[in-house]
Amino acid sequence: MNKNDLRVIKTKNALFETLTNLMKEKTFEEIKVSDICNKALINRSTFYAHYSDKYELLADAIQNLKNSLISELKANNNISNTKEYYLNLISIFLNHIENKKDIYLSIMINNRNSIMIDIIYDVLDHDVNRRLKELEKKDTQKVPANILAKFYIGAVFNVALEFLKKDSPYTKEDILNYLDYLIPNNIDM
Amino acid sequence: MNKNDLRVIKTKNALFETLTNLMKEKTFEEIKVSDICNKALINRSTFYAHYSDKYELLADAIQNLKNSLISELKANNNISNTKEYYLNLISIFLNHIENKKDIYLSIMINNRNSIMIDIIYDVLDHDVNRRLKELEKKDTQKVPANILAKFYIGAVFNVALEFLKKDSPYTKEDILNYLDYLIPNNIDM
DNA sequence: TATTTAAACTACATTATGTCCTTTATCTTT
DNA sequence: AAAGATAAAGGACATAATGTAGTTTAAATA
Repeated sequence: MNKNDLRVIKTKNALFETLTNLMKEKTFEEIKVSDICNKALINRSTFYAHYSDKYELLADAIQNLKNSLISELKANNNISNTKEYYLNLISIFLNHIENKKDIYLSIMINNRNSIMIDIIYDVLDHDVNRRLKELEKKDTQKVPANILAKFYIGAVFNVALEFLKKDSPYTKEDILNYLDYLIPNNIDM
Repeated sequence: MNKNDLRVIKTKNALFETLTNLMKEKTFEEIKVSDICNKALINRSTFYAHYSDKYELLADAIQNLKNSLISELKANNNISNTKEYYLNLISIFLNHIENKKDIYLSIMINNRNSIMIDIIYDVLDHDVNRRLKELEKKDTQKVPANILAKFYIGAVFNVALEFLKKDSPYTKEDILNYLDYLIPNNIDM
């Protein structure tokens, strides 16, 4: 199955889009393979030619989102100041979400944040650990570097999630201001 | 259906235990109602007399865990210092997990932390918000009180999760020491 | 335009679900 | 301890969804 074949691309896109649309209405578990196929105007046998079940489709869709976030994060590579790095990380993250609001909202609604957290958290966590390795951060006397990272990634991510909530009163700029205030300047100590 | 009837209690317990055992082997999605019933030696029609599907069973099991954590957290009610409150919160949380290690490990394995996060996060978040209301915390000039709470609950929870990881090198005391160091003393400012 | 290959169509076997009814066993109550 | 109540077991069935296979049709590639 040639993944560059236009027909393949079309069907996969149709499946992705239909899946995210259906997730606006119901839980992933309630969605049947036949539902997706009917709405996407794709034959069910074609579906099974690509994916062995709906979980594989979801995983593929999620991987796409992850990949695009990862590539956006590459812009954040050469920042030496840690606080600045975090603020930039979260700014990229918020932009990413804003641009794909439709998809992320579908995922959030009725899916209890879990998938959301899986998607994003993996990527952010991975990026922070990449940075840790690159800088060869030594552990402070008091706290190992990766624990320090866990602390701030958890904090920052959790605040950022407020932005995603339906009818959130906060703008992207609000969130960034709050974090600017909350993250200490001497975060590396 | 009388929930105090010994027969009811027995079957429900059997279902809970079997479900968590099966989750050591496979994803929740892969587990079929008939799998649970066979292993639990419960007739499938009996299952349906209690729950309309496996999701209801899982929800019930999760609610049990939440309830026990909630009741343990009541001990943390009358602490005025915020930092102390957080440290105590996480200490109770770590003990809770330690005592039910089997169940939580089953949940963690193959379920990508999601359920875990749903279970625990809800309860901790709820507790912090309860405290916020009780203290009638006023917003600081810079950051709303609930954002401040999000920041530290995310931080603290994420560090605590390290303790749950398989083969974690950290003891409960390590985690608490790290947090003691990372949480500022003047957290209310 | 010829060739390749993905998608559509059709049919089928299998599994899991959810419901219903009857019988049996167990718990509660007095 | 016995009677009555009710939960569990057992069996049967209709339905829905899955996953697979083979053939035909349509679309993309080279």
